[in-house]
Amino acid sequence: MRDGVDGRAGALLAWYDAHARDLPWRVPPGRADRPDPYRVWLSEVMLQQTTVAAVRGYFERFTTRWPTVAALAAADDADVMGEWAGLGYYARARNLLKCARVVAGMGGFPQTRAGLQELPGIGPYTAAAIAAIAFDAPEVVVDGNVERVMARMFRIETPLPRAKPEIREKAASLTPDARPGDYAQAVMDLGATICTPKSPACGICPWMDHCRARAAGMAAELPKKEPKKAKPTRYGIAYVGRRADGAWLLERRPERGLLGGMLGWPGAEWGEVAQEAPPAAAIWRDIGVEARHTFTHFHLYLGIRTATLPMDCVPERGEFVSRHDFRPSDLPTVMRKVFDLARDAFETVE
DNA sequence: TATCCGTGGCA
DNA sequence: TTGCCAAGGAT
Repeated sequence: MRDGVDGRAGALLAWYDAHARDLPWRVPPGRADRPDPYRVWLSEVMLQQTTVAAVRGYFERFTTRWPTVAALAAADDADVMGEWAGLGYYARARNLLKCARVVAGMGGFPQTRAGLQELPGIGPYTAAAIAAIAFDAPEVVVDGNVERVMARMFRIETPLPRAKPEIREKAASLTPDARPGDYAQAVMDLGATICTPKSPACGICPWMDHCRARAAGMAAELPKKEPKKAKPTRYGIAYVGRRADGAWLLERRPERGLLGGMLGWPGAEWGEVAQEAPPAAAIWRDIGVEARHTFTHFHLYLGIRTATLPMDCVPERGEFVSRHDFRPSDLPTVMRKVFDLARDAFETVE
């Protein structure tokens, strides 16, 4: 690491002092106090592959309901999963709880990158980011923003992910020893507001005079990426059962795999063809419309069956959740889509 | 190393 | 409508 004597780190920090985004987990630049490690950790996990706009509301709700890592550690699993519903990548929520319980047992967060990276859900990026932002450690923080900015600054035309080692070297060469937390956040703010993936605003960039891609007129073309695979389509059927007293028949999904640990409507595994698998003996009605949803690596068409179940119903799969306890917002998005369509069908019948 | 794992916004 | 993209981690 260097100290930024060439002026680039200093120029970026000066820009950050004037233009830092106001974010609820952040301490504004220039202040001596450090941010709460709990809030830094929570925000960093939520922000993994997720936009600031999507995270804001979740962060506010989590920190209101669980203001400390000890409070979160004591929470019920189902409450945390429900509060995370809709944010995606649900392994993050499961690891969040595991991590909170380890940290609460330790009496606080480790203050080094190596110590942080031992914890569930904290990888190389997040460990470096927490160490730098919360504990002022001089770590090299490399995320998607940094990769994009470095690829442009140094005109790296090797496609990602092959370019990662070279990008890391360049990132390390620019990282200053002073104010590492502010510097890390400054590069991310630069990537989020100026050095954006499409149509970068090079004309107002604090690094415009240092950027080789801009000099070549190709900033928007970098970084290059390997072509992506086409998404296949899968099919399935979801069973939305409502008991006579208004309770809903739901199923907790397995801990591992897609939507792991989340609530969902019973049904057979999704595949190349939809398979009928009613979770209880009843007259199931095809509502005639499908829920469409696209996951990271496949499209899904989900047929929907509804039934009114008797009070003495003993389902083969799933459990009844009372009308009072059921919150549609506890469902992952695809299951929420199914519910919205099924509810319309129930109301149409009645 | 490659694959799996969500979602919503936007061009 | 379709594809792309966002502060990655686990296996």
